[in-house]
Amino acid sequence: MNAWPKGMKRTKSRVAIYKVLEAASQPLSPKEIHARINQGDFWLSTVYRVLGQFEQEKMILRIAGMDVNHTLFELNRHEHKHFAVCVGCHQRFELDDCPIHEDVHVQAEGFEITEHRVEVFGYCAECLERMRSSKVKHDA
Amino acid sequence: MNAWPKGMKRTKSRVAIYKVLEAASQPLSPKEIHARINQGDFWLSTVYRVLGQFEQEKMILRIAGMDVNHTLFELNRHEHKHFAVCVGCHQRFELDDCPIHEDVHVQAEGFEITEHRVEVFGYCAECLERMRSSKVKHDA
DNA sequence: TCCCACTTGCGAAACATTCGCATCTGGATA
DNA sequence: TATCCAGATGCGAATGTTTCGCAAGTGGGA
Repeated sequence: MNAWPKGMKRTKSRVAIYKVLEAASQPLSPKEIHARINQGDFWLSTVYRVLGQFEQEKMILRIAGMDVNHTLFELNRHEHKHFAVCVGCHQRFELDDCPIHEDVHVQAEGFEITEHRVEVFGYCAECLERMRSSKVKHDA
Repeated sequence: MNAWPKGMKRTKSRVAIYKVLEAASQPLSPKEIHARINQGDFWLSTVYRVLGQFEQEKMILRIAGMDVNHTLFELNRHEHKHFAVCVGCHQRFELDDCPIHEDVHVQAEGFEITEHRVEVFGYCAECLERMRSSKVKHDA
């Protein structure tokens, strides 16, 4: 828990939420975060507020899953990474490297790029296998 | 209005919604679509239902804007295109070509890619100009 | 230790989206 | 063309997520 913005108080809820995000291997929804810290007793609205502040301070990243209208958050580990999301099981797998090269060209004179988002969707090996075997059963 | 899936009735609401999407130059939210067709009287829940069906039939595409948790829809013109979105004015500008090449490599044996999403964010020339001039005023 | 600006508890409110069911209607068929 | 019915819509309630308001509580600087 380095990189704590000066001026931000280390309150119980903030520290608890930060720890949950730090320990998570996959991005979490506000509800999941709330569930994971809630041996204590924090309010869901507080979780939202804290996540909002963390996001402003760029401590965390807000991402959209395949199904829009479920927001997820993850710690900003300050790495430039993109992911492949399995449509079957929602697991996320890192891409070896950023597929966007420097030569992106926008059809608008003077557009200044600050950021980009890349997401790849598909099926992981297990889900492919599961689909194949259930298909065999149905066909038989 | 070609490409109408056979088996899908041409009801008033469906036709109206389709026309709105066909005429739109930018993706629209369900509410905007509802507003644009509503010289007649369609129900917002109907708009959602119809959009869901259109999406299933792959007649339209559902996309996430810069602020996640605001869903937008646009007609599927069956072109492979990506966009740069201006963070200032939310206008969308087409990219010259898809920056994703064939060599995407996922760190998961056997992952099968079916789809990808690329979005670039930044500022268009007008917004940059606007920011510059207002900054000058403040600095003065 | 005191103090106060910033946080949180708590619940209500504001949204977006989905669901249920009675009624209606497009379009296949006679 | 008239009839019929599976599927579509009107309508509003329900659900789920996210934000807001305000009184009470608390971290951390003086």
